[in-house]
Formats: sequence, structure tokens, C-alpha cells
Amino acid sequence: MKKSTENPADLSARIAGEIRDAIVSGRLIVDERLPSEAELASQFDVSRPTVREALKRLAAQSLIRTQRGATGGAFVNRLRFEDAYGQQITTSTLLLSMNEVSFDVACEARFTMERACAPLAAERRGPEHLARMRAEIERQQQPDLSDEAFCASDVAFHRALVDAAGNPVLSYQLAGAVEGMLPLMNMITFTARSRENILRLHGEIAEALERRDSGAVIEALSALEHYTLQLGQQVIVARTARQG
Amino acid sequence: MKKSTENPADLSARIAGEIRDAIVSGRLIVDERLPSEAELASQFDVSRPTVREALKRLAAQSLIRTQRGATGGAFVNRLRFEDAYGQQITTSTLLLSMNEVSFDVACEARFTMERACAPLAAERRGPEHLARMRAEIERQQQPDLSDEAFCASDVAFHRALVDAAGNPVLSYQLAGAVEGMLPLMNMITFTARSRENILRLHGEIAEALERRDSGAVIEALSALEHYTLQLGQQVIVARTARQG
DNA sequence: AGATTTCATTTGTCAGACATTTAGCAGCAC
DNA sequence: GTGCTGCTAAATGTCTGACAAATGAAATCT
Repeated sequence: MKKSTENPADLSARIAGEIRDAIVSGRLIVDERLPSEAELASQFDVSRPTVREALKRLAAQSLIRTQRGATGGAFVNRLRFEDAYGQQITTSTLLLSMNEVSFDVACEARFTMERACAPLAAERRGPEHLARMRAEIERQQQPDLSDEAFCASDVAFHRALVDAAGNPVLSYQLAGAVEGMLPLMNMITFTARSRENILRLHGEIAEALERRDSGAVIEALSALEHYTLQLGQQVIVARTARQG
Repeated sequence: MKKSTENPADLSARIAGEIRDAIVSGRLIVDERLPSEAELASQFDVSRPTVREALKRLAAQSLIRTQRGATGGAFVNRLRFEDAYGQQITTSTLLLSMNEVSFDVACEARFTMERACAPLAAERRGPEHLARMRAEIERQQQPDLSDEAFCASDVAFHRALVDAAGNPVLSYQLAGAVEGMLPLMNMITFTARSRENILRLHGEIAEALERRDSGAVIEALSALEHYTLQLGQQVIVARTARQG
């Protein structure tokens, strides 16, 4: 009952773990101030640099924030979605880029979840969501758009679709799944023809959402999944050829 | 173009950011060894403790691992799902427990994603998944089971369902959504009657999955969502009453 | 009373040292 | 030559002590 994690870890990791447990279990509540570094050092019977390493670990996970000065110190951070987004995206990106996950699997997961959002989005979408989607469609029509900008706009489009579901947890999960695929998507060369195909499907999605026709949204998303998979295959082939 | 993050941050945060960018962008590849702490200190023109704080930040995100000894050092870590799970669960748990997300919203997100797994699971489920689910159902029937153990078994049951979809990214996302709700679920007092209801639905899910009837799985999951929401409401009421 | 100064507290950073771990090499015995 | 032993060097882990910078609050002056 004394130490939650296994023994032979680094001191700073152990201390970070103990404080993390205290936060997650609720023994330390939001905005509560932790003891000063010197006090923690004496409590855990270690030096201040060791305590600092532990605190930096927690700061990296956005569990605490620090403040300098007389009334400063380390405070339990109220985890915000923006903070969680960043970590989620970093993690997803790495899982993909390190080949731990294939493009196909990531693609399937992404569109599976996105389709799951369709019924909610069809029910709850507001005019602002339609406007955002239409704006991105318009941008995607500009012929002098770079491939990277096209990808970014594509992400924004799907982001609007997911946000229309009105559930921040879904938005958060999808952010990782969609933006994590960005690096690979950015390797795709979008021909005029492929842009045309994508644009047509985006248009269908927007229209279906306006009609609150979730079935049509799902259908268009499935078509888009199939097409994205095709485009992704080309990148995979090119990449493995270069590596081999 | 020189520094990706804003200027007035801590040195250790800036250094961690630069190394993180190098990893995410692929300039540092998996299992590559970073320069020693002393070399990094001289490269960034800071002291070794500062470098160490930066490295601990990265270690907290499982981006690097360190090894002591002659050929030791910091190595770019191949991010594994197990590592990602832990962080995902911690993050989800905190988002919920800090009231940043309501139980209803989390519940909706969870079951929405879980239903999305149903078609894949119905198609790909193997005997081992059915066996795991049946084992958990059996455990849940034991009348002397504590509420916490019942919850844990419930999580394991749904975990098996999601794993049956055969997509590790979905498993990863759902792990956060489901296990993040555990602390709140653990506050529920499961009466004999509520256990009976849940067990019946679990049985329906397992049977439907065996028949590869995704429609029936989705139906049972929706019923379970509705019932979970009811149980959750009681907890919310109790909690706000205690706080107010 | 209000403005200014001083001060104590706390985090941020640095320098240097020692402990510990670990791989590789040299040397010795067989 | 082979195999074991011990040494050595390199690297991380930890400690001590110190100073810099920020910041709020108390003390002081006008």
C-alpha cells in the first residue's frame, strides 16, 4: 500500500508516480498548491533536483503548472481539452509514423469513428458547422492550393463534421485519429482528378448533413474511406520502395 | 522558423520541445541514440540539470527511454500501445473527474464509439473473444462480488468486445473512454436488480456477437447505454448533494 | 491614505562532485 | 587458444550549494 509502482525505478519516476496517483485519485484537487520543492525534497528525503525532475514529468503531462515568485509553486492543473489535444495528436502521430500502426488500420479506425459521429451530427448540426464546411470546400476548389494546404483544409472540414456532433470527447478522440494521419496524408500528391473526387464527396457530406440525412453522410464517408485508402496505398508503395 | 514554440518558456521546456519536434518530424528515428547529457548541455549551452529536466519531460511521454552504463544514454523510444494506453487513461480520467466533462457526455461518446465497433467485431470476432466475454459474464454472476470487482469485470467484458473488432487503434481509443469512466462507475452501488439487468444485456451482446448479428449487438449496447446513464444519474445526484 | 521601497519566498539555472551501472578490454590461468 | 577475472571508461542517477529572477506582501515614506 506504500508504493503503487514497482520498486526499482528511478527516484524521480517514483515520486512523480506518487504525486500522479494523488492527483488522479483526488487526494490533490484542482488548483491546490503542492508543497514547495524544498519541502517535497525533505518529505521524500531526496534532493531538490530530483524533485524537480519529478515535477517536470508531471508538467509534461499537463497535470501541474508552476508559477514563480513569492506565492508561486506547483499547482494541480485543471486539464483542458486543448492540452489533451496536443498530447493525443503527438501520440497518434508517433504510433503511425513508427509503423506500429499501418495506414490501413488507422484509416479504418478514423472513418469508423467518424461514421459513428454522423447520426449525432445530423441531429445537432448548427448553421455554423455547415458554414465552416462550406468554407473549406470553397478553399479546396482553388486550383493553386498546395497539397499541404489542401490536407490542412481537409482536416478542418472533417473537424467541423465531428464538432457538429456536439460531443467534445468525440472531438478530442477524433482529433488524434485525424491529425495523427496528417504526416502520411501530406506525402500524398493530390492530382486535379483526385481533388475533384474528394471535393464531390465533401459536397455530398455537407448536403446530406444539411438535410439531416445521416445515412447519406455515412455512405459518403464510406466512399471517402475507400478512396483515401487507395491514395494511401500509393504512398505506402512509394515509401517502402524508397526504404527497400 | 527557428523555434517552433513561443520564446518566453522555460529552458527545459524549450529544449524538450525541440527534441520532440525532431522525433515527431522524423529527424530522429526509432532507437537512435541522442547525444549524452553532457553533449546536449554543451550544444544547447545550458547546464546538465536543465538538460535532464528536458529529458524527463520526454520520458514522461514515453518518447525516449534511458539506459545507464557505458553504452547507455537516451534513445528514441518506439511508442508501444501499452505506453499509449496508460497516458490515454490518465488523461481521460482527469478530464472526467475534474468535471470538465459530464458523465452524460462521456457515456454518449463511449457507447457511440463502442457501437461503431460492433460491425467489425461481428465480422472478425474469434472464439477467444467469445470465451473472454463468457468468462466475465460468469464472474459477474457471482453474488458475493464487490461493486469494484463487478466494475472491473464489466470493463474487461467491453474490452473483449472492442478487441474483437481487430483494430488496435480503436482498442486504444476505447480504453481511454471506458477506463476513464471507471472512477465514476466505481461510485455506483450495484443492486442485485441492476446487476441482473446488466447481465442480461451482456448475455444478449455475447449471443449476438456469436451469431455475427451486428444489429442486435448495437441494439443491446444502446439499451445498456440508456441503463448506464440512469445509474450514473444517481451518482451525479449524490455527488452534487454532498458537495452542495 | 496612497505610493514606493524593501524583503522574504519560491522557482529557474548553474557548477561541480560522487555513486552506480554497464560494456568492453586487458591480463592471467589453464 | 580459451575462458574467466578484474580494471577502466563512459554514461546516467543523485547530491550539495549557490546564485538569478520573479513576485507578492509587508514595511516605510510622502
